[in-house]
Amino acid sequence: MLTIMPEQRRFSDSELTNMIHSAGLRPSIQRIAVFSLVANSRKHPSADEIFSELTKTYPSLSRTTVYNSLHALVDAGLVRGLEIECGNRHYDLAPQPPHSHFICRKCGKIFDMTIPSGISAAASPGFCVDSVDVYFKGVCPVCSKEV
Amino acid sequence: MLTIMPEQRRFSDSELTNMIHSAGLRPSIQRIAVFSLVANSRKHPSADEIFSELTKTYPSLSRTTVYNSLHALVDAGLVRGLEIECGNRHYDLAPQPPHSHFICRKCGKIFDMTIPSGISAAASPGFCVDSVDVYFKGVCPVCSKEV
DNA sequence: GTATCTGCAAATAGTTTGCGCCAAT
DNA sequence: ATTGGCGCAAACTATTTGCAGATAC
Repeated sequence: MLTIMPEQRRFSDSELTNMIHSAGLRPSIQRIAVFSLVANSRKHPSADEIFSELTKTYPSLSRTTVYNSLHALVDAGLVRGLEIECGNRHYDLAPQPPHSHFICRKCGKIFDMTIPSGISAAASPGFCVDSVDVYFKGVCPVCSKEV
Repeated sequence: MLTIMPEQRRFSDSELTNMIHSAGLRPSIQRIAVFSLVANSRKHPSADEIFSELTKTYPSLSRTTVYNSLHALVDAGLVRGLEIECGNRHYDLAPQPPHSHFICRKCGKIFDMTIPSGISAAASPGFCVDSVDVYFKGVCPVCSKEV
């Protein structure tokens, strides 16, 4: 049965800084800000949403830096890209218990959902499985209620 | 256990024509060619691959027409887009038994795989599920053998 | 002091749109 | 005759690259 995932805990800036540092990256203001938004907003933001949100606080932040930071964080294994909506890539905190994603086709919101049992990177003949992504599409509870 | 799907049968041009016609679309040469490539090539081609392949046979074919045809076929429910690789959308025949997809991170080839048991659009509290996409990533048998 | 990071400007890739012409019903 | 489809050119969006100055260690 597919259910919504329990809310994960928030990460303090010093925790995020440590994680970035442990990954061998310099914990710049910009990277911490990008990582914090991805890890704590629960919004699975796109690069553009991250840029829009962070320029409120850091008006000099550039799009290039958002992309640079995201790439660095993805390469470091701290963030991962969701390919649930081509042409509008969303990002999620990587070190998390396995879960699937549900995107509402009305409001576009993405929800963390439990991962259905039975899915595993289980041995397959000759195939070496690195990752599994499960994407559900439909209408969320809020949009279902609306006429 | 994740295994490769048995090869599906090929569709003749007249079958494809009928499917396009039944969907309320005009079965133009271009649409039949695009649909045929998606339905029969088993390659899950991208728009660009379709364009490159078909201009060999139809040198006057335009990119716009490939996009137009794909959109028409998708809207008609005959073709569906795979979002397995953002920025490079691939297309697959839609009227097919449920299956998942495996993309090889070395050669980029996409394989049709069985769908792991346990995945279903099963009732969820308030969520109305329209579709489920399961994407595996890893290394395919051919690339595994290579040094 | 040196390697790394930021951010501007310009380039690129994939896709979409506007529109005139052609083809099918 | 009218509707729908094709394809050129141009626009658009998301992302990447080259590079110079700034920053952290």
